[in-house]
Amino acid sequence: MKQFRNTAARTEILRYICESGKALSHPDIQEGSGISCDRVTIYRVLNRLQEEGLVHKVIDIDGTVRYAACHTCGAGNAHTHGHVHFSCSKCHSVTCLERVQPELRLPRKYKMQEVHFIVSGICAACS
Amino acid sequence: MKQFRNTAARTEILRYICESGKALSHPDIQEGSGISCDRVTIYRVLNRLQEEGLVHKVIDIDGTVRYAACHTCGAGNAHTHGHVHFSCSKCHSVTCLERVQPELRLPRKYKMQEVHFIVSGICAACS
DNA sequence: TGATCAATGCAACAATGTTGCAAATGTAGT
DNA sequence: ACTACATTTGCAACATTGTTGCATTGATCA
Repeated sequence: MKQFRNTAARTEILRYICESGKALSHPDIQEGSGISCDRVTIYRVLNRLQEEGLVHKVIDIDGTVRYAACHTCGAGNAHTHGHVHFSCSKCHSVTCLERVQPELRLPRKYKMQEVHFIVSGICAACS
Repeated sequence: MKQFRNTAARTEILRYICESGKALSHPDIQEGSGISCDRVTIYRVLNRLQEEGLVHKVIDIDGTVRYAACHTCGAGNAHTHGHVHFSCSKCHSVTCLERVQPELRLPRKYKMQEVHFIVSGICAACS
């Protein structure tokens, strides 16, 4: 078992994601947060944060990869992010709707493992 | 209004997507279909087919872009693909579940425009 | 404080997608 | 069938996103 270290890059990136309250893309983090480290380091830190269960990956409706802070799941957890993500077509922010639980019935013989639900529209702040 | 032409590349790509019955990625099309044309041409043909309403874009759970044939919507249509897509973790195929309509209630002040639902699991053919 | 192993920076590479431009080709009109 | 012309194609170049190897730096623990 590899153990993670608490480095400056890790601290800053995690803080930035948590404080934003949104799902951030790689460029968001690179340009928005004050940190100055290599592009590659950001990728590696994000992967580690995801392994640790502090952050989860969100794929936006256009395929953009984003990362959001985890509130409902810990490191040991199975990382089931059954909640809905909301992509605002006005301010282009992606947020987690932790409480919304979609209902769904699959046809016979289909076995469901994970769900990835993204709704686009106008968010509360923009409407 | 630009009008589209019926070229060899267009015909072959559309045929291949329709016959497969699945959502195909760019490499799937380039390598799988017998056609030999430039990589760029495939991108452009796919964009045109999408504008025409014959094909729609599906983002897989890992962010891979795929294209599937449209059955429910025509060119003039608003292209609302409210149906669910199913990504099989065994055979890695992505299919449209046209009939499955998820139910969902958003919090106050959120306005829904489009939904992008992908379920991963084991498909009917694999189980 | 020193040993050890994770983390970083750098360079190189791969995959995916876009753009400009000249040449080729499909389509409509005669 | 021929012509004119806009659409499509191929090619080259470029942008973005993500990964890998390797030497160096730095965090953690005894």
